[in-house]
Parts: sequence; C-alpha cells; structure tokens
Amino acid sequence: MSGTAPSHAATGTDPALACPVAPVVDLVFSRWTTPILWTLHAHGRQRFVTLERRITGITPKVLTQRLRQLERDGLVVRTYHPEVPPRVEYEISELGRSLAPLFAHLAAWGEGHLDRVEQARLAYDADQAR
Amino acid sequence: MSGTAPSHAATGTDPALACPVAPVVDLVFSRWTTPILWTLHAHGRQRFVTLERRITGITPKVLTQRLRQLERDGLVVRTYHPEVPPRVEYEISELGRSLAPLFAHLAAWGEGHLDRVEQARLAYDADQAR
DNA sequence: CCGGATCCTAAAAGATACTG
DNA sequence: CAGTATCTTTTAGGATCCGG
Repeated sequence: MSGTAPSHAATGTDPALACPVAPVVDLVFSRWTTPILWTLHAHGRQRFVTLERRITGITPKVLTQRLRQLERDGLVVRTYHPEVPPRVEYEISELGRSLAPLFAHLAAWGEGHLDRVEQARLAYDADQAR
Repeated sequence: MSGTAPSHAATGTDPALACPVAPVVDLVFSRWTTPILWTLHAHGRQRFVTLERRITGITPKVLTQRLRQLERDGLVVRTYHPEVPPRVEYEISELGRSLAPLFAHLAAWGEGHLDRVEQARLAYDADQAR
C-alpha cells in the first residue's frame, strides 16, 4: 500500500477527460519510469544494483517505488531468487515490450526535432530581452 | 522569465543521460501540456477561453504557464489581436504538428492495452491482500 | 477577455541511515 | 544484495484576487 504512485488519477481529479493520451502519459512518462523502462529494454533482464548503476542519479528508494508501480501495472516482471545473498531480477513484460515501437518513435522525433526546439527557445528569449 | 517550466533539465540534474526519450518527455508529457496540445490539434486555432472551457479542470494560471512554455519551445503559435476587448488565439505550429503521429500512436496503444494494465493491477492487488 | 501577482497544498523526489 | 525508514526539499499545480 505504501507504493506511492505518481498518478494523477489516484488523486481523483481527471485532468483532461477528452484526451486519450493522458492515461498513457500517466502510466509511463514520468521522470524516472521512462529511463527505467528504457534501460530495461536496452539491456534486458538485470538486477537491482545494475539498474541503479545504469540510471544515473536515481536513488534506491525511488528506484524501488517506480519498479513496484511498473510491476503492479504489468509492465515489468520481478523475479526473486531465494539465495544468499539474495538476487532479484527485473525484466520487461510482454505488455511492456509492446511499448517499444512507441519509445523508438519518440527517440526518433527527438533526434530530428530537438534542435529546432532549442532554436525556438533562443529566438524567444532573444526577442524577450528587447 | 517567470514562466515556470516543469523541465527537469532546467534544474541542472540530468535524470537518465542514456535515455533519449527523456528530453521529449520533458517537453510534451506533463499533466497539462499533453491535453493542451491534444485540444489544439483536435480543434485547430482557438482562443484562450475556448481552450479553458475545453480542458476540464485547468486553471487560467496553469493554462497561461503551459501555453507560454509551449510557445517558447516553438510548439505553439500565439497571435495577439489588438482589439477591444483583446483577442488572443493559439494554434499548433508546424513543429508541433509533427508530433501528431506520435500522439495518435500513443492513443492507439492506450485503446488496445489499458484494459490489460487494469487487469494487472487487480491481479497484483488481489495477490497482495493474501 | 486575457491574463499577472500572490499565497498555499500535495506529491514526487533527494539525502541519509539502517536492516534481513 | 535489495531494499526500508525517516526527514527534508522541490515544484507542479490549485485558489483567489486584481488589472489593462
């Protein structure tokens, strides 16, 4: 129950009822869930520490929280191996894998358009300074 | 300069250096930017009040903030008509329009997979209750 | 009509320390 | 190793009032 979700839906307020993209955003596009899913997709099944090392700046607390949420949402599968020392592995689920083309498109869009965004910002700021 | 951006990049901390999707998320996937872009895309050029009415629950302050950010990022074009009373219209820019297929894919994914997410949650919670 | 200014809350995230 | 516990900070967003 302590698995704090970043979900807006959980608050009761429904942001834009008419926007079908909102629930998906709520599910996979928050500060850390996206990098987590990306890393899991890029490197396959891996353990907690590995994830922690690969995702720069994340703290174990947040990593646990987001991982739990993703597991609950069925996007990630957690496997616990009762050994000493304990070993836990995470991997993308089948459902999670269905997001892959989406992520690829997003990354591609960034590749192609992010520099134009940067130019727009410079132009806006320059215009604002006058 | 007071246009508070939700950007994490602006804070200086770089979440996941290796995740190319993160900057795009930062740009268009926050609680209100997504519905705003969607509404603008769905209904074309429209004025502030119209936007405010169509996006359920948004406050004028937040609408202004996000609109400013989107304008600065070059995704939205703001047109001011010096009349009495003043009239301001917003529309998606060419750059913003390039996001359309992405949004369509996101919406389609939601259509097809959101119910499975819901089932996963129910299963997880049921299992947790034991 | 289109916001700007101000104050405030709620929730996510960060820091740090500590266990089975 | 894989987390948990606790505390503090940050910030998106909400509420309200005011002005050109």
